[in-house]
Amino acid sequence: MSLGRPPVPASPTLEDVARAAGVSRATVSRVINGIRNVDPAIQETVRQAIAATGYVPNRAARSLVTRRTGSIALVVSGAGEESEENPFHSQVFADPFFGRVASGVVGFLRPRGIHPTLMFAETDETRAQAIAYLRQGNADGAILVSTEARDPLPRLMVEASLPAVLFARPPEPIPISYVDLAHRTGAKLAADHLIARGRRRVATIAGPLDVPAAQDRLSGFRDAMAAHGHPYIPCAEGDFTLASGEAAMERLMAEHPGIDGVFIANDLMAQGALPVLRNHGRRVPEDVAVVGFDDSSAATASRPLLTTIRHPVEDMAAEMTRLLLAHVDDPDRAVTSVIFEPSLVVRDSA
Amino acid sequence: MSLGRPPVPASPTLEDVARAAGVSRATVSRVINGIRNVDPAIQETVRQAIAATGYVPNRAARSLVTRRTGSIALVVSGAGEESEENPFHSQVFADPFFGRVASGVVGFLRPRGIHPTLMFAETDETRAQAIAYLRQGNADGAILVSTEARDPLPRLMVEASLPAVLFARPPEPIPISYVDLAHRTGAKLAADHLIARGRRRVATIAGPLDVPAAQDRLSGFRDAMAAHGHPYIPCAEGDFTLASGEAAMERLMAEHPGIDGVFIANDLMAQGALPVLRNHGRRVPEDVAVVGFDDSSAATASRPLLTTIRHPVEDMAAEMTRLLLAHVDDPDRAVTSVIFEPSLVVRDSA
DNA sequence: GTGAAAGCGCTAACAG
DNA sequence: CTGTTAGCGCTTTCAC
Repeated sequence: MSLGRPPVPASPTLEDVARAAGVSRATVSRVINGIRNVDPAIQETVRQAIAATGYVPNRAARSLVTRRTGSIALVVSGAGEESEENPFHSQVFADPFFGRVASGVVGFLRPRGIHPTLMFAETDETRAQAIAYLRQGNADGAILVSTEARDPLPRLMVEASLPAVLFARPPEPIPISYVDLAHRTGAKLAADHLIARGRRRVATIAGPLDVPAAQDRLSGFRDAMAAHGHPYIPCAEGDFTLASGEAAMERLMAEHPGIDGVFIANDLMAQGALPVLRNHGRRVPEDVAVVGFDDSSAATASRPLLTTIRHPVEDMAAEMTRLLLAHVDDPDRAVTSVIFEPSLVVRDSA
Repeated sequence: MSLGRPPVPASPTLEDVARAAGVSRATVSRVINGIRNVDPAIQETVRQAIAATGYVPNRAARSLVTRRTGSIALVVSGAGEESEENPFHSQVFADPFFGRVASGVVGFLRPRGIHPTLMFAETDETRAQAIAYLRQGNADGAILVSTEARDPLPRLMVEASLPAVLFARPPEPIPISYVDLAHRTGAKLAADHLIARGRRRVATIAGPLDVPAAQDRLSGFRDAMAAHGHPYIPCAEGDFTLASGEAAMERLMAEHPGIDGVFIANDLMAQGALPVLRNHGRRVPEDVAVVGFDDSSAATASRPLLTTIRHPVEDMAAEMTRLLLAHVDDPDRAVTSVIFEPSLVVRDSA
């Protein structure tokens, strides 16, 4: 970090306000921090002095004594390789999921006057950097969103005893709070809907099967279909990207041209799959009914509009943030998990 | 006997390292900050002591004395209304543009060990909050990305003499550094390509015409087509969203069914327009050639793949970041603008 | 209910 | 080349 001169002219300090108000620094501090036991009249004087001087508290000074930064990190982390020409972070935002998480976090944080620090950690090196960053006191804790199941960062956070909350249950149990969706319930909703629409030759496009959520959506769907008397459900695996949905649907068309319904494990893959059905002369929903998952922006960007399973990502992200703040507030707080319920959103594709 | 929480090992300070290394705090500080004039042998001793103690510098303390935070804000700002149920930030990431900016900023910042703070400012209140946040010393400066032309934040930043860099030239000149694209050049590239493909009945879908970039793309396209002997170019206006591209293409089809080429001012609108052409029985590119703009993820998510004008957003965002750091380093640095050149990317749609 | 004073951990003169 | 010293601006006992 290069050191230069201060970027802005010195701003007023507590001392200046105290002088203007004719009180001590301590009193001004009390007023600012909303501590009782300050005479209302003096409070008013102080407030005016603050307004008159244009005082804003210096966060570094405050943080130095309170040992709290009042800010948190939003860490998007993976477990793969990162290449120079195709850095991890460039792809992350292609999936609407991360935008929704960011939105939920910001929505919760902003009314509280706090703003998240955005970090990406994909390699051992960047993970170490992220941990060091938190240990330096740049943020009080982290919201963790993994792109892959085997992400080592959650465990590292726990080992460093840094407050953190996860999106989605980790594949192996570790003592960390998380929020998740009842994926199996969502998959059942999709199955029930396809059956209700009279579909009997149904297939599915699954997400990457090392991801618990993808497993749950697949097994939940198969179990529900089995309960409806359809024990065999053809499946093509994708990786949650649009292109993989396209490819998976091509395979399904080649191997099972007679299908009349598909459950696709996320909307982005469904968005890729719809044009493929069209190219094969299938009308949606008349010939093939399609149910997606997530109710992301891809669902309304698709034509026809996607019938899908709502995944309240923004609400879940807000809840994560609430949990994190609680953990920061009380480091001894017991870890908890909060499971959200999905719902069916009927549009045009099924 | 009270059962407190398990003893949290207070993290080591400079003092601890100094003691372990048998030197003074100042020397350790010098080693950490890479200041010359330290005996190599002592440097080595200090490094070992740092490793042994697991020392990490406390940023608040450093920031308090240097008056620098070593971090910057990435502010996405608009000028419209914000409603409870449909907050600004939830829509922002639906456009691949912001993800690309974030990616470029992070790509530049991360090797330098710094992470951006993410902020959204859409209302007067949130703008004031953003300014206050910077004035508090939470960040040394800001990367500003506006969603609308009349965004008041750039001027506020200048008035508060906070270092800032803009994406795109402001509609009215203010003394602030920015990066931008030669939009007219890009539009000309599109026009030349459509002409080279033999198209003679060409229309365009423009972006919102209060945005300078949208104006430039439209006027640049019209001027280039005029130079090719086509002075009249029908135009439908959109607002850079997928849905608006869809609607604009419907209007074009209704009013000018005979067109054989379209220039669409961004890829997202083009992605919306392509299915409309199909629904009207037009093959792309055989019947109607389509050229988009931006070369965003929407270009490769479209079918057929979009021929488009490359907008090097990530590089531009990296350059913004470089400029911002330079301004932070030297507050007296003269404002500059950097204009990037677009290029034609030929794929399947034209 | 209010003020005085002691640092939080670090950097930056200034001596030596 | 290295150590000493003086704060940065704030919160927080502890007296009054």
